[in-house]
Amino acid sequence: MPEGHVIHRLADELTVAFAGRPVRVTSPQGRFAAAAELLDGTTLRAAEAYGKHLLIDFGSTPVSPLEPAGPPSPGPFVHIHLGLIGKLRWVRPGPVEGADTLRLRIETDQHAAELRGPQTCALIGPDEVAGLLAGLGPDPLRADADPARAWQRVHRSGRSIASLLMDQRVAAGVGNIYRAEVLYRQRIHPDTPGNTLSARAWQRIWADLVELMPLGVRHGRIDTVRPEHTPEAMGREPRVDRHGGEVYVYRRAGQPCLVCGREVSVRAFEGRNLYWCARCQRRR
DNA sequence: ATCCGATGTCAAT
DNA sequence: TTGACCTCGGATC
Repeated sequence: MPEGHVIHRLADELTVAFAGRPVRVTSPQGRFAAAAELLDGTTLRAAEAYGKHLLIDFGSTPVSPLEPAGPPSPGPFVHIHLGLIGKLRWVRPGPVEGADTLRLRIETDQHAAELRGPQTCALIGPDEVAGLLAGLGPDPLRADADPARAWQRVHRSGRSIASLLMDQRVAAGVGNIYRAEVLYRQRIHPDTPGNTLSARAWQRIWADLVELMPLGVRHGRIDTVRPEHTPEAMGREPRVDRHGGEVYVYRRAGQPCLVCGREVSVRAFEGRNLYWCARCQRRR
């Protein structure tokens, strides 16, 4: 489920539903029970996303209306990383179903959010938060992101841009879909080594992520096709798989490229499927 | 009924 | 590079 856009969307939703309110916190499955008990009944301050990491702030320091940025909260924080299969879903408040897999439930009388299958769900303090953030590259979904920090790593690395884009120390929040789609849209071959990429090419990649990822947050799905290649514009069937969005190459192996007609390529790369169009994305 | 893969990451080999 | 982890929906028998 999760590239950065999903996490940012969830952070926004959690903040809207719960910020400033006392919440019930439980771990029906039991694997987060001790922490849940500690937090149960306390007030949720806010939720924030950094790349694919979700931090739910249970700090009791009120947010100053005069200084929204304010001093850093001392927490505690619930640190959630969904991993490949984790899900955080909204359900109707009421009796719990599927308790055996329900790691964490946060609810009021109005709203209930359920976390299942996360890679990480842990109670952490400010030092751990600082350490976590220090290990992340700039996040295209955050206003304070500095793409030059990413470029610094990219242009000094002999690793391929496909590998670098998936490295959360380089850029936080990009996953397998955005990687494939941004490289396709910028017509960059995935095997291009970082140290042969032009600064301009990196700027185009970054600018495209900054354009695409907020759309993903807003729509709750990843759409990357330009207006002239949409199903309506081309008279083709819209995509129906559960990943949702309209894309150029991700999971389209063997199907014709929407621009040139060549069969979209796929190969296993660093344990994931890498998709690209061998005609539109020239090696150079 | 069972299998497989998935928008991810880490440790072990 | 592979395996482990955690869950679930779609495909396949």
